[in-house]
Amino acid sequence: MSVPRKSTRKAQIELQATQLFRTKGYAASSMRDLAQALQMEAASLYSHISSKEDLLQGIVFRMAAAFFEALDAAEQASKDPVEQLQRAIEAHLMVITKDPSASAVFFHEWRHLGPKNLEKFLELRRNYEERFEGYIKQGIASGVFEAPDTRLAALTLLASLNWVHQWYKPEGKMGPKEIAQNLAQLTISGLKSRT
Amino acid sequence: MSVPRKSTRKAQIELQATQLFRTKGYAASSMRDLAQALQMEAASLYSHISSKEDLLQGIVFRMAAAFFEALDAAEQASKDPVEQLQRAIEAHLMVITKDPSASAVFFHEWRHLGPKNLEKFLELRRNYEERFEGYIKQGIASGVFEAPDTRLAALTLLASLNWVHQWYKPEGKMGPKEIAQNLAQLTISGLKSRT
DNA sequence: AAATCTTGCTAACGAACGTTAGGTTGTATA
DNA sequence: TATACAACCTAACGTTCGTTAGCAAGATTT
Repeated sequence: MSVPRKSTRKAQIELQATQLFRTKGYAASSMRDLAQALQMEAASLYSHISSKEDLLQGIVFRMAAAFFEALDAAEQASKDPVEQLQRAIEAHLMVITKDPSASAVFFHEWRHLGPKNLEKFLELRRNYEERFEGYIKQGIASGVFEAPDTRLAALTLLASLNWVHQWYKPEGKMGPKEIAQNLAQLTISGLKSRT
Repeated sequence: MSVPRKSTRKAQIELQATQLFRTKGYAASSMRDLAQALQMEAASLYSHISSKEDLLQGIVFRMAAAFFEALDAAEQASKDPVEQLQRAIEAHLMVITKDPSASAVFFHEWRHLGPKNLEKFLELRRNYEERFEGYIKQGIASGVFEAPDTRLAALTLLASLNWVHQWYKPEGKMGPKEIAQNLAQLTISGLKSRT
């Protein structure tokens, strides 16, 4: 009657892989490097994973799912466009600050995905960006925002947020909530209608 | 009486390398790939360059110099902090839009520099960031800006600007000047004092 | 005409790469 | 107690990597 429990070893490997890919980059990280960090032989890794790209794919799409889940949850029950955007920014930053290493891999190493996974990733990203663009468009429609180019505005906003993983330290003086508040303030001000 | 003219072949190689490093990343680009793009053999490259990292280093530090030169030129003769920052943003974006490929390599591949060059790069980057932080501090001192954390504000601003190379197309509908204007507007608004 | 420089070639080096095959050991299940 | 499985090993595979050695042909300079 035992439910087939997921091996915890694979999770450990993915964790180390995340750290390694973050610091050295995917292409410059060898399976032997990864094995050494786990104090095992490179060949032994293949008892738990099927390939190097499999590791990358796991990290990337787990993060993608986290971003979408957070955004979905933030989208509930709010009609004010400013608040909507504020919540979206907060949700996005919560995902990043919860796992800065995986975020770094997500933002920087996706291009090493194979053609099929790459296409999937790009579509997800486009959708995600369009969600943010949608909030801005709503704000413009209701007169509270203004922007000459909504796509430019959305991409610029996300660029600001996606930079956070580079300097955020869990033990730093600024906590996730505080960062979210500051960045929401900084980015939303640029959109506010000046009338 | 001939001035020792610089070989033009090396410049061609660097150009192709820039393009290749941009699309595949430095670590995933082989010298044989590069040679093929230039229709020659990999070994022949070494008549013009001394190593793969030499190529990367050339691209990175040429861009670094370009950024500093542009910023120096933009810093002349302006006492208004808002205008100062506006000019700095414009200068920064001019460098990026002038060579988006080299910018992409500059922003993404610097970590593959050797220890010595890496250290040099990091110091330059810190200086550059502090210049921007300085403009913001000046603005705060004269009461026109406000920001809870000037470093956060500076890094966020630069993150917005440094994203441009990802989507900018020289033949696109928005020209460099227009982009600079839009982004300056978006980013500076977030800093403006609300009193 | 001789010497030099530029630009490229072929061949090959040792090292590192991702991955597979096949085996061993200890632990949990039947 | 027998069986299955998870976890890891050694050895090795075929490939690709950055780079060096040595040479050749054309252009330029002396």
